Amino acid sequence: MLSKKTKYGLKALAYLASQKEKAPVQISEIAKCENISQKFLESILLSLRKSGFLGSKKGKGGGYYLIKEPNEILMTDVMRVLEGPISMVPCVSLNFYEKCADCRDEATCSVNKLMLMVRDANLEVYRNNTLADLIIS
Amino acid sequence: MLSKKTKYGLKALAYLASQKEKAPVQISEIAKCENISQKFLESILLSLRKSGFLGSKKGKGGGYYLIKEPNEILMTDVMRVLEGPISMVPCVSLNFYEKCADCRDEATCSVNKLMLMVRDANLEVYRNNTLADLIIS
DNA sequence: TGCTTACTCTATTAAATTAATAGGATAATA
DNA sequence: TATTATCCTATTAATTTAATAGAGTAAGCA
Repeated sequence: MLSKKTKYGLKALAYLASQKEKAPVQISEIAKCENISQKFLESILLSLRKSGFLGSKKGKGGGYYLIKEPNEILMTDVMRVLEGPISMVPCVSLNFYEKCADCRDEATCSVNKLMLMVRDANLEVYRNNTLADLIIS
Repeated sequence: MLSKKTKYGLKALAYLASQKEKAPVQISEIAKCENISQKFLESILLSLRKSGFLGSKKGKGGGYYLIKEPNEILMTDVMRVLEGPISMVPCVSLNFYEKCADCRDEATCSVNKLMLMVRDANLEVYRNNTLADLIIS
């Protein structure tokens, strides 16, 4: 299941991407329009800023804004920041690899084999989509 | 992340599928060979039996065995029983559909659009693989 | 300068889910 | 009828996720 954090983060990014003006947008506006707990959204936007997707401005007229163009923002990068590893098990993860404690041999592990295929299928989707591709109206 | 339940369930199914004999295999044997808590595995195998993948026999010489041939067991079906919905959000689920409480309009929702693609990519993998395809040695 | 605004940061709590354990009941075999 | 191994319910422990609280900091403006 997709975490609320990721869901809210994606919605916020899409909201910012669909702005005509590039002026900063306040957290409160996004929270209201997308039905998100404002405090929770605060922490999500903060982590998106720290990972280089968003810029921010304090004080009156402040808020968050996209640093890059929507078509330059790959979903692989967004998902890794919001949701964590794209792989469903650490033993097939490109960026977060870890050996399974209980597993004898990856080469003959059926879970490993299946999850490798799943990982590649997901990567294919995330790599071929940018934030711009998700904006509809 | 893949739950331990699913991981253990898949390993147990693969273990049974790789048996030469079709004789019942005891829980304790599978638990030992695959490094799984026996009690936890008990409940997993029970649910696999109740969903029609396994048969069981009580008493001496008893245990679990596959009811169908490994190449007849689709991963879509296995995953839905062990892990639940294949979709990452209910609003794109084929078998467990639910409308998002917070979402105005699915047709213009960017999360919906992305997760629809992810669902299809995953389905493609699970539909094209049977238990037999996961057995390596 | 001082007031207002809006992001920043840390800490805590609540809720939900997952994982594991315990122990007795039931059925099959010899 | 003793033994073996699954069946079933209930409970607890551990982990993760979601939400909340409140004080701190920087920017803008009169």
